[in-house]
Amino acid sequence: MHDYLATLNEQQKEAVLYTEGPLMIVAGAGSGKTKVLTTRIAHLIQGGIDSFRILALTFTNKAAREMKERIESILGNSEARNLYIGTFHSVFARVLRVEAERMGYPSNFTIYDTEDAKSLIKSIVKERNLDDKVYKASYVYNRISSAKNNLYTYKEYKEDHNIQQEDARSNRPQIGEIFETYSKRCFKNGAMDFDDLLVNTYILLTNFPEVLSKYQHKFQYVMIDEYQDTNLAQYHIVKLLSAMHENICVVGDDAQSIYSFRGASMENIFQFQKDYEDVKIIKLEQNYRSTGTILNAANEVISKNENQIKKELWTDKESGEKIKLVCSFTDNDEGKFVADAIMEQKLRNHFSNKDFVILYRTNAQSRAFEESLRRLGILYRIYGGMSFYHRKEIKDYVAYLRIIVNSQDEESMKRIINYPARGIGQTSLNKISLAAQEQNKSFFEMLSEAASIGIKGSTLSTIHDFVTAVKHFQSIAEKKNAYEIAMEIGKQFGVLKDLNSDKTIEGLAKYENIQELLNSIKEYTETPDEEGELTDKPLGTYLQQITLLTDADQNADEEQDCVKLMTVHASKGLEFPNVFVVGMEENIFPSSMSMYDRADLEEERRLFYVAITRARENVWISYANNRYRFGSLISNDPSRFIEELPTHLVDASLAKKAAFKTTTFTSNKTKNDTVQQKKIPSKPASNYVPSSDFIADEPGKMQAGMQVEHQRFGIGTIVTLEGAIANKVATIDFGTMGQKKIMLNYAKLRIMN
DNA sequence: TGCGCAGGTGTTTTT
DNA sequence: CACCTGCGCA
Repeated sequence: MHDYLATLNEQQKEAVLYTEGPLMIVAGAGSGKTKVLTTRIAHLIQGGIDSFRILALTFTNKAAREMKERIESILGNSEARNLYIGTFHSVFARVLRVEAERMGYPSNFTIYDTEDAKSLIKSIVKERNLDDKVYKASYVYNRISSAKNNLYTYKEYKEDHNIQQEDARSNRPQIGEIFETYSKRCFKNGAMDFDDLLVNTYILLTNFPEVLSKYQHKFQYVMIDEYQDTNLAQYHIVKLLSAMHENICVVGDDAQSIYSFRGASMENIFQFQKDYEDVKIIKLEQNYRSTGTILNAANEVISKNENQIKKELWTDKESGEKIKLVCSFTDNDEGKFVADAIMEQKLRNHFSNKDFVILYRTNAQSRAFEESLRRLGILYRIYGGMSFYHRKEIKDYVAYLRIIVNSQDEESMKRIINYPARGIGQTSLNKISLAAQEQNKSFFEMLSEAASIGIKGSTLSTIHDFVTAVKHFQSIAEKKNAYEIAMEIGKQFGVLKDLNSDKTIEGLAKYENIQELLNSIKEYTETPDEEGELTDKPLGTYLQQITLLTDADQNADEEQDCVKLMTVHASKGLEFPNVFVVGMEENIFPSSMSMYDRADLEEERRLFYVAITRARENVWISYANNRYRFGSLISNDPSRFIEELPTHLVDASLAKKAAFKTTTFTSNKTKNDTVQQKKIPSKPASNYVPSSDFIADEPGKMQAGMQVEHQRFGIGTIVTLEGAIANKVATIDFGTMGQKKIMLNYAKLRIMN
């Protein structure tokens, strides 16, 4: 083992060596906090601390995995595998699996993701005959979620005067009632949502002193990364767990607090200093990541915030290139610019694809960049958005696995009882669901007694067959391994057959996804457990794991040489040589939702700060004058944050040049319209603006058999044309992209010769 | 009961 | 533009 202290600076070293008592590390962006954390843990283990007694909580699964690997490489042995390290959610899901039965939950409880939770809320709103436009599932969910993050039970929620007034004012006085039903229903289903994992951990630790004592003893050292993004529930859990040894070390940066919408509160940082009299505070202020220019620009931006801990981030790196400000005419032009710039940088400065990241405020902004990168043949990968395990076909399959593991789970039961279609309709389901509630039985129990509530004929026998099959799998669930069971379920219930019969491109993709799911289960069953033994692993653990996985956690093709696209949120903790921060416009960044409140706006500014500080060498800040939104063109002013960058650090030549850039127009009606040269107008001159090198042909000219080019799908052949002249739909075969139905009136297609 | 179509509606950010 | 929902028809 090498001398792990040698590469640390004074403050870093101090933080590593200060192991006893409460410690807060205020770590600026790029100041080596992961290095400090991993070295600190390695140092503890090296000093004889039992690795089983160290708890480290991170913000993402990926961060946890990487930390584990780094600790292993410092130590040169496999001690790190014994650490309790992971996200709050995954670590406490693991704890709850052991302890949940004390609270009346099955140890195989199901974890509901946001989609599951919203669908349950939806059905409760429906049952109560409330207007689902007023009681929108997402609104109600957010309301319940933030209550839980602040440790409100439904009872407290209903009794809280302020909350009741808020709900009354928003004309949604029933939210408390929905909250109550929702909580009871989750409990009855043997299910916890994301927030419950924290809330129930808190309840467990406060209501069961013997449990608290057990984990307090166990965790001799507690470390928390990204402390600025913890919420009240997490704060209390951590405080309880570390109360005995008080060897608690938190690492955070108030300037990077960007999750308040999820209940996170920077207050926790200030509170930490009040909670412990003997708290030690170490600031890491040397930045090892970015050039002087980037760092100075970032410092300047964040200094506009009122609410912050003062610190002075510095670097001894050279100043480097100026920040490049880019203005494009439309969002498509912006995409094209970025792709071109990447191409140019690759050729000129020998960068490869993986040296670039495109950061945007919202997931929906990725499209223009996908198109332009694809057109130049640049490999890219989008992080975020829909994770693999959230795809519909995967969730359906997973729902089968869930009910085998936990038959109380009504949501999952409803999801698949008639998939593939077997003739159990909505009417019967409503009947059963209602009866189950009245008789206080689980949905599954009620299914077994369907005859007693007047269900008969073929529906009854289908239900009977279904119940028998489920019971069969439950009975063998203990004996066979997870992969075999999953495989057989697919066969037995006709899921595999159903997917296999769909020969469309989408259908094939779905089938492949299911194969991938099955492979992942197989891999899971074949991976040795923590003691290195190859035991038959329970399906329940697998299911809990995958629900807590996000897209960013998938690292299968991590090493592929791709340009990365992601939201600024998703980029936290990462670094890249070249960063494009795009869509820097009012209403987008800052978001229109966050412009009218100082605290919200400051969070947007911190977000911008996070974006800039991801970069090692180059930053481009880009905005477009016009962009498509809901299918029509809108125009935004450049973001106010651009003005906050010091002008001497910004190269604005690309923004000025764009003002005289030639843009190609084609009119909607007549082809071969004269190409106009224009200065950038502040409002769109035309409703139809294709990217400049692409001239669409008239819809009327399209004929079957023609080769056409589509800006997103590439080159394809028109298979059929259907519909009236005003509303023609073409089926076009784009080869590897599959067959697409395209509305000619909307799509821009160019005829190839 | 199941599928197809027309129309309405929607964009923060995520464990 | 893309998705989802609700409604109408077989």
